[in-house]
Amino acid sequence: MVTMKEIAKRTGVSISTVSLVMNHRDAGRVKPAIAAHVREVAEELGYQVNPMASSLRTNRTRTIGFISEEVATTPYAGGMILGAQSAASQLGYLLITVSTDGGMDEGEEIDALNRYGADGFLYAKMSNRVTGLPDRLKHSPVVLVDATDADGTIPSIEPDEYRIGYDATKRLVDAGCERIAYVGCSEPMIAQEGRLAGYRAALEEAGRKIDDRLIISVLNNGPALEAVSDLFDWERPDGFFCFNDARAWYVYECAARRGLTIGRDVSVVGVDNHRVFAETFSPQLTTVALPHFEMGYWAAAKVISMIEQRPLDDLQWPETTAPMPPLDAEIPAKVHCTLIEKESVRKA
Amino acid sequence: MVTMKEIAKRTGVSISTVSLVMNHRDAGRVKPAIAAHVREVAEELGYQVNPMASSLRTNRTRTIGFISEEVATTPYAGGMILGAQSAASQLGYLLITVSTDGGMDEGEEIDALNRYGADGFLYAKMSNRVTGLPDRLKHSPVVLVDATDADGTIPSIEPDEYRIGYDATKRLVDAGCERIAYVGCSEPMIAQEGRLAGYRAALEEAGRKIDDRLIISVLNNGPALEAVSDLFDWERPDGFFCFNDARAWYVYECAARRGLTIGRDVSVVGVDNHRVFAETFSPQLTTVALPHFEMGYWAAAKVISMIEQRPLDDLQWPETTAPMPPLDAEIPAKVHCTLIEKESVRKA
DNA sequence: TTGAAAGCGCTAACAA
DNA sequence: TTGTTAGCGCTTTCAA
Repeated sequence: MVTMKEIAKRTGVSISTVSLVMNHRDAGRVKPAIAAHVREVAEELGYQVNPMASSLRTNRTRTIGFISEEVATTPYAGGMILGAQSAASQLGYLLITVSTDGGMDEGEEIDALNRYGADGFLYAKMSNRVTGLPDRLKHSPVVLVDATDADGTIPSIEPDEYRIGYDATKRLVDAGCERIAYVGCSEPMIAQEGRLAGYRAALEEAGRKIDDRLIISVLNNGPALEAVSDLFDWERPDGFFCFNDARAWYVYECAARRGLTIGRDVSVVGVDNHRVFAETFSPQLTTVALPHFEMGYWAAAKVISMIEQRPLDDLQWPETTAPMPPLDAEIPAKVHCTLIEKESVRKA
Repeated sequence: MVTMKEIAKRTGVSISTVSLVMNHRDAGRVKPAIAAHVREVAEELGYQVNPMASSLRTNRTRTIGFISEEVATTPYAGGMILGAQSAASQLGYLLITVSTDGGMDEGEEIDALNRYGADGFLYAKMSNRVTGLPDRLKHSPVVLVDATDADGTIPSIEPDEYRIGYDATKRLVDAGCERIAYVGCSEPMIAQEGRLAGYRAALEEAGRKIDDRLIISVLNNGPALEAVSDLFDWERPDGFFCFNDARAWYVYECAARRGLTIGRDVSVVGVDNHRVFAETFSPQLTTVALPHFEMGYWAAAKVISMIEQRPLDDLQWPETTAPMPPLDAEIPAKVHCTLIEKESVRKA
């Protein structure tokens, strides 16, 4: 392992000088020629900082913890993690993800993260749930991801559900659908309300009047199929906006039973909760992607800005990379998420 | 933060003594009464080791890196990560997961992990792919997960595909199906061969003769639906073993178009690659679960045993927990995975 | 059976 | 502009 000592010896300067240079704190404090030489030798030797050693002095590890309860059971988490890791990596941080589903103890996992000195945390609850913050997180910078803070004190990143509903419905309008149904979720969720509002808004904007018989809310089980079946037979919609792919499945099943082809006889837009559905159904199923990557990305950026106590757009993004990579080409829609800024408890 | 110094002061012994006690190296070296007192005070103060500090002396961080390329794009990864994290956590290690899909540079991510001093690595390639090992991993203990080593030198954990095919087919036999079809994957994969062999074995064991017209292999696209459709019409199978849920979808679609009900008119067993499908189709679709959790779990245990240079069953599992938690209750089947032991390169 | 002391790689105050 | 020095919390000889 190459150390600063090694570089100091090779360049004939002191370790402190090397430290200054390696931390880019050399402007006006180290002669440019020397700094250049140090950098050169460091490069040559393949020097890498030892973050454990510096953390001992600075109490900063440049790591952030990502706490999620559904890594294994939903595919939601993947995109978020990827986004968070992407931003963290660009900003020189390491993301440490712990999942607390499947018998893992959340408290213990957070303790572990604290032992390893995580500088801040991302706390994710899938599907924009209202949540409280575990006590052990109270003294660190935290950003909620896809979750709403019950106390109203923690910054959070949430999907713009209204916009999602609006976008999806607008596409059906633009596709020429006359009777557009909404197959929603009958569990109380923030997403349901917002998307329904977006659905209504898009229809009204298009000069349609809202027909409540076209709006149904179902669970993900047997009766759902019946409800969708009735919707088909009684209301004869020609466009469906589905809360998620599980709901889209019922529309598919009903269409298949009636000999109708999706994409020709009826149109379907679903929210792409589970990428696999979209892959399988494609290209008939049009999907609106949830901005998981973006949420993770900006949540990480935000928590780093809190750790470093500087504004979000003052972060040291690498010159080679734009702060936000373009959306994945396969994701057909741009939908939005919102950063909700709040007063946050500072790290002690 | 509570340090050993603090405990030493409170108990009136030296830091070295505290260190011995906290590391359970006090047997016969510290008077039992003193050791007990130290432990008591440590407990009282809520002492936690500072792994960064000890790593500075020991060159061990008690972290292992999990490198996966498909966290975001497949739900496979979640179970593995959970299993690996579970074992790591039980054995006092921290799992650091990095995903290399979505524009992340694998080399850079591995460098980051090395900077943070990962003691060993899990290298995952989904769907049991044959793979080489990145150079930067060559000097650390590594276990491949769901992957086969091209060079034949790295230990790996792989699913028992034969057993999966056998189990799935056996269920259809037991359910009374007479004409059991296999809807496989036409891409060359280790899984395909093994499952097909298991399918044949189960049928032969049941005294059936293999009818090759009941075996089809399809991609996940348009022509697949036609192929399955033809299978339905020409061969009239009453049972389907599907390579994965994407293939099962085609069977569902065909059944729906013919007014047939899965679970009544025809039986389907699919391999549960994407949990969401199983949820949606449930309870009609019977699934055989891939042992992702188990693979992750034992891979982590194995790499830790390599790091600590002791046999797998000599590891310090916590007294409160059995080494291997029971399979998740929702997973209906026990399928097996195999640990393939090989000579491995030791950490320098 | 215990403690003093050195040092892991790095940072930061202070002196020169 | 540079170097000296003192530690961060811990482990590990080596002496006592």
